[in-house]
Amino acid sequence: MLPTSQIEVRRKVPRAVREPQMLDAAVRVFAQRGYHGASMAEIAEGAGVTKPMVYAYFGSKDQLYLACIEQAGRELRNALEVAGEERQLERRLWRRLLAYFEFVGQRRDEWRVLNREATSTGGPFSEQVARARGEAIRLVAQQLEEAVQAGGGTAPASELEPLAHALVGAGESLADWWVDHPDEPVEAMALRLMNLVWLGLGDLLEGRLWAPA
Amino acid sequence: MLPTSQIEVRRKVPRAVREPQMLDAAVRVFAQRGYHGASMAEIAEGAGVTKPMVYAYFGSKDQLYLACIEQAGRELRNALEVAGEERQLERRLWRRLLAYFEFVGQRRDEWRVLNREATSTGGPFSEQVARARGEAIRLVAQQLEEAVQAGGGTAPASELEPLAHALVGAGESLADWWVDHPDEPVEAMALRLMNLVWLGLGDLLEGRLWAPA
Amino acid sequence: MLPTSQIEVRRKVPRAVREPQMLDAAVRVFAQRGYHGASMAEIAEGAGVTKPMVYAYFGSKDQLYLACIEQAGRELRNALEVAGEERQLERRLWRRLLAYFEFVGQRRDEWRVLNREATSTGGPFSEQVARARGEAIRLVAQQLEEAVQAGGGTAPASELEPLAHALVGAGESLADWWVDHPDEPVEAMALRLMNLVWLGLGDLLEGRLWAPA
Amino acid sequence: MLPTSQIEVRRKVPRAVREPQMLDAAVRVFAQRGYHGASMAEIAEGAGVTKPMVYAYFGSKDQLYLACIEQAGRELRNALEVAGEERQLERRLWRRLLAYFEFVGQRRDEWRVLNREATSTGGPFSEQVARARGEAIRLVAQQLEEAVQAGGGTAPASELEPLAHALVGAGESLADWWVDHPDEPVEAMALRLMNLVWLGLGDLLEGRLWAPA
DNA sequence: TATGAATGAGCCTTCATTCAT
DNA sequence: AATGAATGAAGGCTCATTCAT
Repeated sequence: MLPTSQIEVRRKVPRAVREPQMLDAAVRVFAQRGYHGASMAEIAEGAGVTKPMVYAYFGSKDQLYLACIEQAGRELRNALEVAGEERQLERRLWRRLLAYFEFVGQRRDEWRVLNREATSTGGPFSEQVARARGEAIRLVAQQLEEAVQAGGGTAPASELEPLAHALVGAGESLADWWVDHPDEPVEAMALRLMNLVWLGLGDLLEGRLWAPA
Repeated sequence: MLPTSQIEVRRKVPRAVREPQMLDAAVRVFAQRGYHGASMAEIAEGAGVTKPMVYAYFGSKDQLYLACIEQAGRELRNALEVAGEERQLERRLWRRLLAYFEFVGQRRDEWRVLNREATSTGGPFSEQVARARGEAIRLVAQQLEEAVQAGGGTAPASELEPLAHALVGAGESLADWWVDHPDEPVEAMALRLMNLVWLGLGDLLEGRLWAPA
Repeated sequence: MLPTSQIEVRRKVPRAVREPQMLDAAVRVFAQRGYHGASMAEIAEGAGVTKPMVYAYFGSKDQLYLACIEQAGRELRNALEVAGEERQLERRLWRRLLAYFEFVGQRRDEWRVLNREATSTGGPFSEQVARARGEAIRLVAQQLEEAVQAGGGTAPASELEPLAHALVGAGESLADWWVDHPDEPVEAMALRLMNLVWLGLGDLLEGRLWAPA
Repeated sequence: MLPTSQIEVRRKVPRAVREPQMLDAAVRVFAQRGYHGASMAEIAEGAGVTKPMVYAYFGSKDQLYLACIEQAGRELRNALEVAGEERQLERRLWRRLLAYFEFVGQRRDEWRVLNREATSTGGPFSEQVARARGEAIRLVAQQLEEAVQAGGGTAPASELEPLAHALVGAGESLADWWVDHPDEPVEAMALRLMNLVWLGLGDLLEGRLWAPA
């Protein structure tokens, strides 16, 4: 057994180092067990400390959970923003889908914390989670509106919001499927969603509607 | 002692009556609070009985939760099966979407239990929830396959599964949106999804694919 | 070792029996350790049960403490009321002092809970304790007022309140001394206070005042 | 780096300065929250230092509490001693009462620490508190004995101790009342107690006793 | 069939106290 | 002289679960 000095549990680590460690552990545990199922003890252990340290740095379970959500949201937002610099509409959408799946693929835990228990189990923070999700959806809706205007589409504006919901849901669900098919490359995932969105959107935005006979 | 039979909480109620009462209460509470947040005490109270009765009938919290999921799944399946009797493909899809949104609209609690904490919180039952969800998705995939064959489509079969995932996710997300817009009629909801599915699918199934430049 | 069946810990005792047992234990522990020093575990153990039972019956530590104070206050009030039926003023005062010391002597713990931490350590209930103490003092003040009127005294009414405070304080302190001198009979204690009160009062009520030279 | 010496919290402050600061903070917190309710963290913060400093200077919470009691006792003793230089008995008593109320009025916190939780919460220091209180009472008893001897009184010596207890209790309770009536001047407070003591004592010391019919 | 009484285990939180710098 | 980092131990409270009636 070689000494695995890198993993070794260090003592008296400065806050700037410990705090992220704790956040990471928290994200991991919250993602796996959900808010109620997660225990502060497990989180602390996962960070290599005892509970009082977690409380010293984050105050309470609620605040820790909030910190997780906020971090996850911030990171997703960053990823999408970078992808949003693309000028052309079609390419921008493609870049964003790529960024989204990259985020989901690399930070699976963060993404879980962000989406798990979203509207449910009403804690004092489900509000916060819902807001983060809402932001994403609004971003999509706005993107759709630009597409409509650019393409001279005839789709009524009021329809963009539910459409955005549907697309986001499709993306999340695809991401879930990805978890069980880890060999799929990012591009394949983004491509799938892009196809559904772009081709399907094509008809809609041009005013072609389906109607029951 | 005058008989006050109307108000009085009935005792010695036969099993066939008590069990559904409990299941209803359980669905309600699980839907509102999530698995971990729900307490057996609240469920018992909601059913007008004491905790030992709940245990006598369902054995444990896990088993009770399972019973809820199973019932919800069964009911959704029934609704969809009835809708599946339609012969023509396009109409069958439309009927099924209608049935789905009718189920969601009328039994919101059941639907919540079915979708909440779906893949997460890895308990001994997330497996069961996943299975119920998997069935729905497989149904959709199968439907898609029929569509491909009927239309002489060129879409590869391996793509149908992820596509089904995306569509189911879109449906769930739309249903979520519906919760905040309760005035929307069922048909409008089903129509939205049908448009996305059918028109979007049109291109896909005919082999038209989008590809990055 | 003879079996001490009477002390034996009984199981499944009805609430009407358990609740007072718990209250007794609580009074004992609160009296000995003070509110903050008392632990629910020790109280539960003292009552021969586990903590959840205490919570089932009293809800929280605060409420349990309140229940103790209320019971103690009620019992002291009862004792004093019975003693207040005496017609003649002087005898009534004497009877009340006797009753007071009897209460203190027999229910030392209750009395401690009532007087300990009275104005201090401000919990959400120090208010309640203060009120109980305030009642006693007001009773004394009222008694004094009757004495003034009956005796045609000239003492200003505004002085009665602080005087009552002083007398109550004297009584409590004497009761404290009694704890270390348990052989003293009740009458001797009451007599001591009576002497201070009645003789000292004599001059005051007749308008004889001391003044610095 | 511009010097901001006035606002900046000073470091490397000599022991002679830091220790009283800590003691003051401790007295304040103990007075407000009681022994158990006070936290070392709050005390440290109140003194503008960190907890390890408090431990370095006082060793433990118990010892710190003791130090507070001792300081308070010392200060009260000093005040009373100065007042005891008066030759004539009556005037000496008057001066002492004045000094007592001056102490209570000016150092309310110290006085609280001295009287709060006095005999209760049986920690390792209630002993110490009791001793401080005992000293005060003995002082009063001794004063009473001198009065008896000077006046040729007939009161038995064994009665002086409980009497002293009663008087001290009356004083404390009056002081409590004062807290809620802060506009009262010191002299008025001392006068009230002096009246009760001196006039009431008059009869007692001259052998006039009340007895139940 | 139905329940009041009871508990073991666990969770969130806090606190007095110490170590390494 | 002083501190940020860290912890063992305990306390209040809740919950799933069972027993005796």
